[in-house]
Formats: sequence, C-alpha cells, structure tokens
Amino acid sequence: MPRLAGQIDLAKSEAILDAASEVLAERGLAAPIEEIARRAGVSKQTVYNHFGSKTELVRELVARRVSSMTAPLREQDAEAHPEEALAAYALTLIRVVTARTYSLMRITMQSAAEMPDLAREVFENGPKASRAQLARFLEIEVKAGRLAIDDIPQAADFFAGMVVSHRQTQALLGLADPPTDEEAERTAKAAARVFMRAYAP
Amino acid sequence: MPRLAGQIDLAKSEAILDAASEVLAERGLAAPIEEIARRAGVSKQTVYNHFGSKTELVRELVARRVSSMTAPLREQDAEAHPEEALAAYALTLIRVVTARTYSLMRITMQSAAEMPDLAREVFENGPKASRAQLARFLEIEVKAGRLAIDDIPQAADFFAGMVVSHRQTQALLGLADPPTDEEAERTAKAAARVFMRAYAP
DNA sequence: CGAAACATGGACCCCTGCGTCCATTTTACA
DNA sequence: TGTAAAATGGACGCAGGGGTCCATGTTTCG
Repeated sequence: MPRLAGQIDLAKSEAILDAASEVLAERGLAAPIEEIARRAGVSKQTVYNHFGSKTELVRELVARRVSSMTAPLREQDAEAHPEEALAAYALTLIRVVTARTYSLMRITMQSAAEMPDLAREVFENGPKASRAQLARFLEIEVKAGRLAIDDIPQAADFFAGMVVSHRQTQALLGLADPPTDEEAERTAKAAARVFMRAYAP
Repeated sequence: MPRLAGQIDLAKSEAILDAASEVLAERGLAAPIEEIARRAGVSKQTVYNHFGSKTELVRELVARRVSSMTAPLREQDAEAHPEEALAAYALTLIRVVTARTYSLMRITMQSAAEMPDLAREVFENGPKASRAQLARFLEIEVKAGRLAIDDIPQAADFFAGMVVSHRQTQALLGLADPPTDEEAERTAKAAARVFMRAYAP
C-alpha cells in the first residue's frame, strides 16, 4: 500500500520552515520560493506539496513560531523576590526582541496589509500573551502586599515598554547587534529596580 | 530664456511626495509608481524627472518627513512643572506613534535590508534625536534637584518606552486605531506620575 | 513669437517571481 | 518485488511593475 495522502514527510516540512525562516530573515518577504527550496535541499514543487502557496507557507511559519518564541516569557519563577523575578523577565524579553528569530515580527509587519488576521494572531499570541502573564504575576505581588498598583495591565505595559523600548525599534530597523550579556543584565536590573521604586507600597 | 535646469516645479515635487506617502501607507513598498503618479495628478515620467528612481523617491520621502514628524517632541516647555512637562511629552509621543504618518517607519523597516543607511538616518533623526531632547530636559531637572537620576539616557529610554510600548507594536502591525484623546491623556499622565515616583529625589 | 525646458500618455522592453505541468526517478510499504 | 505516492528538475505561462522612449502638448521667458 502506498503512503496515505497527508502522510507527507514531516521532517521535510520542518526543513522547509527552517529554510524559510532563514531566507526571509535575510531577504524579507521578497525572498523567492526557489531559494527557500534550494536551502531546504528540496525541490520547488515539494514546497508546493507541503504548503499550498507562499502565503500559506509564511502563515504557517509565523504562526508556528510565535508562541515558542515567547514561551520563555511565560515561565515565571514564583519563588524569587519580585525584583529578581522582574529582572529575569526583563532579561528574557530583551533576548527575545533582539534574537534573530524576531525578524519574523518584521515579516509579519510587511504582510500585515495582505494578512491582517495573521498580524492579529501574532499580536495576541506574542506580545499580548506575554504581558498578560506578567500582569498575573504582578497581581499576585499586589495581593501579597509587596506592590501597590492601581492599573495592573497598564503597569505591565509600562514595564515591558521600559525594557524593550529602543531596542525593539533598532532590531526592526536592522541596526545594532544584540546586546552583550552584561548590557542586557544591566538594563534588566535597572528596569526592575526603577519599577519597584515606582510601585512600592 | 527657458527655465533653468533644476528649477523644476516644486509644488509638483510636493504633490508627488504627498501621494507617495498615502499610497505607500496603504499598499506598502510594493505600491506601483504609476499609482503614485496618478494620485499626484502627474505622469509617470514626471515622477522620474523629479526623483531618479523609486528608491530615491522613498529615500527622499522618508528622510524629509522624519524630522518634521518628531519635531513637536523637541519643543519642550521648560516652564511647566516636571510632571506636567513629561505628560505633555508623552502625549505628543503617543500621537506621533499612532499617526498615519508613522507608516513611514514601517516602510523604512521594509527597506532596511536594501537601504541600511536610510534606516540609520531615520533612527538618528527620529527616535534617537527626540530621546536626546528628553534627556536634556531630565538633566535640567536633576540639576535643579527635582529628580534623582543616575543614568539619564537610560531613564529617558525607560520613559519613552513606557509611553509607547504596546502601541507602537500595534501601530506597526496595522492593528488598533489611534487612541481617543482621553485614553492618550490617561496613559500620558499615568506614565508621568509613575516616572516621577520612581525618580523622586 | 520662438526656443528651450518640462509634462503628458501610451507603447515598449525586461526582469523577477508565483504557480503549474510533466516526464522521470526515488521512496515506502504490502 | 511491484505499485502507488511523493520528489525531482526543468520548462513554461503569466502577471506585475521598474524604467525608457518618443511624439505631442504646454509652460515660461527673453
């Protein structure tokens, strides 16, 4: 019996997605499918067998990566002292935003006009989800009396914004390399300290 | 005597740039030049007479608008109390980031791979310049003893980040409409208040 | 008026890249 | 080992869009 329809080689799907991730990061949405196929060690037709069109390929790629990209942000260490926990969150956030994978955000922005639903999905599962997690953490701290916050979602926004700020813009503009570990840590700690002072009970 | 070379109709140049601004905002970098020409009430050839190529047109457009876009951010009211001044700055920043013109930032990000120099120019004259201005303001306040800040540029980054945060991401993804005046003002004031508390002497 | 520069619009070339087709080969499994 | 599905690669059609050319207006100013 032949392989059932749909039982397409999953390893190949992954190879294609990996290649797409690379090529799109380098050349943007304009990257030709043939290049992706070549880099995946696969024929163009095979790409079309796995994903129906370029649009679908991009959609799959982005959708599949967003959550995994921000996943570390959702592992909150409830044991640590608030300031340390915040610093840890900040550090992870800096890493996410300056990672090479973050070019997927740029890709999404480029396709936002043609695929607004994808943009929304990315936003919900990426920035928004991770901030919601931060808000949950803050709420616990507030209830424990270690922080005094009126508008918790707003405070979460403030904190994430502080941390990311300039760096996100630079990353999206393709300027500036990822910060060194010391730099990142310095910023993360400073942000946590400032935040704690601002929202001290 | 004929019109001197270079004495091309400046009003037409402006019309072309305006049209380009519109069309690019709607359709992204992929927008065809013929559409820009049509919308400017001008022939395609004329576009090429004024700007040599599409790349040059985009370059001109972006470069010419960045400074003017962030100009309001550089008019700091030294009279007001620090918290009010900060709130005013924040409000302007929110407006800039959520304005339709901000799509130029998206355009720049799209072209960043092909025109890294343009990206750099935008960054220097836009975000960086406006933050430097904010830093100068903070320095005055520190010297006057109304604020206590170690790392002034970092504090400026933090503040701008707080204010912009989510909104910038959403704007770049083409989600969310500009906030209402009340919303914007609420965020601006809250950010200023939080900042003052964090950096109180 | 007349000449020089610019503007018009429409045709045109060319390149890139998406998506398809197909004859051939490889793979997987009964 | 036979057979059907999947992969290969190379050719192809097709569309969009950049950039040029040109014959014909149109403006400006001496």
